[in-house]
Amino acid sequence: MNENSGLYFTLFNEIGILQQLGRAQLEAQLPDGLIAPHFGVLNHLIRVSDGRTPLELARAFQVAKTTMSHTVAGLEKHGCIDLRPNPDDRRSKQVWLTDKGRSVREAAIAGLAPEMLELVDIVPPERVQEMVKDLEKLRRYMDQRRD
Amino acid sequence: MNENSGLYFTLFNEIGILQQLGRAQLEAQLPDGLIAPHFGVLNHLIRVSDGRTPLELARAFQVAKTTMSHTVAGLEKHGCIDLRPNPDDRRSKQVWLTDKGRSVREAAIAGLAPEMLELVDIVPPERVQEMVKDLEKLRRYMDQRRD
DNA sequence: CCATATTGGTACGACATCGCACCAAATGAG
DNA sequence: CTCATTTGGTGCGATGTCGTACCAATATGG
Repeated sequence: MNENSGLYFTLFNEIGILQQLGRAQLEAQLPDGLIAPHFGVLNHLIRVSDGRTPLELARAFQVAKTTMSHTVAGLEKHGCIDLRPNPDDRRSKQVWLTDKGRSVREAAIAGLAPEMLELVDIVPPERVQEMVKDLEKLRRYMDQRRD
Repeated sequence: MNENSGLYFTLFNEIGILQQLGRAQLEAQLPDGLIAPHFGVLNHLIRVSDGRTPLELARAFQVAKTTMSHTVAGLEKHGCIDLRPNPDDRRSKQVWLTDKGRSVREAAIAGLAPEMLELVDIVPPERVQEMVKDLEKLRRYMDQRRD
């Protein structure tokens, strides 16, 4: 194996492990019945803005639309979102955050913050800043290569 | 939210997306019926050494032992491993690679290498080297915190 | 306009992952 | 040694994810 490609393999291996560890910590902060993808949607609705359609969400997270349908149904069942008809397209729906949805997200973030701050002593923020920049580059390239 | 913890959130968000993109690319290189966890086990058996028990594998990947049981069964069904009784413990089994298992792993790695090498132009190996070091630090810390 | 293609969403079946209950073998406290 | 506890593995039911098929609404090409 080319030693360079090996390096990038190692990178993805670490990424996989860290993703699993991060997910476990996140889910420890979520109410019973909600898992990482639910949080991901709540977070996305805050970062982008709510009123997104299920299909937009499916694309944003790169999951099958049936999967997003299921995830959104779970959020609705837990009172974290409202599903309303899309006034612009009668096939479609819109996903709106409820107060409970906002507070579930807030609580998870608040619960996680102490553990995140411990990491400052392991890898300093300047380094993380650089890493995030490079990871974003990789992500954008791979994302675009998908099409 | 503390601006530092926000940075680490962003890091884990990128990690999650990249993990998904990497997994999709890996699975595109695997024979029908085999998925990322199967490859992970094959790879682990090479990197560490075969003859590991299912429970050791479950711990290494931090999945439930029932999950590893299922994954190992799939690998056996596809002729990638042999399951033999553990001579040291009659409750237990050992997982041994077959020639097919080795070649499936080789083929996946070879098939992925070109795509990995494209990434050299996006983020150079020196940077990846540093990233891997930092990610390993984070992983080790979070791993140890679990206990 | 109308016929066709495309798009947003759901129903359903296949498989992955997990927790729980259980069993057999190994360990250990007395 | 004996019996309770721990450990390695499996069976089963619940839930998550996905692909396929399908339906209704919308877009499009004549």
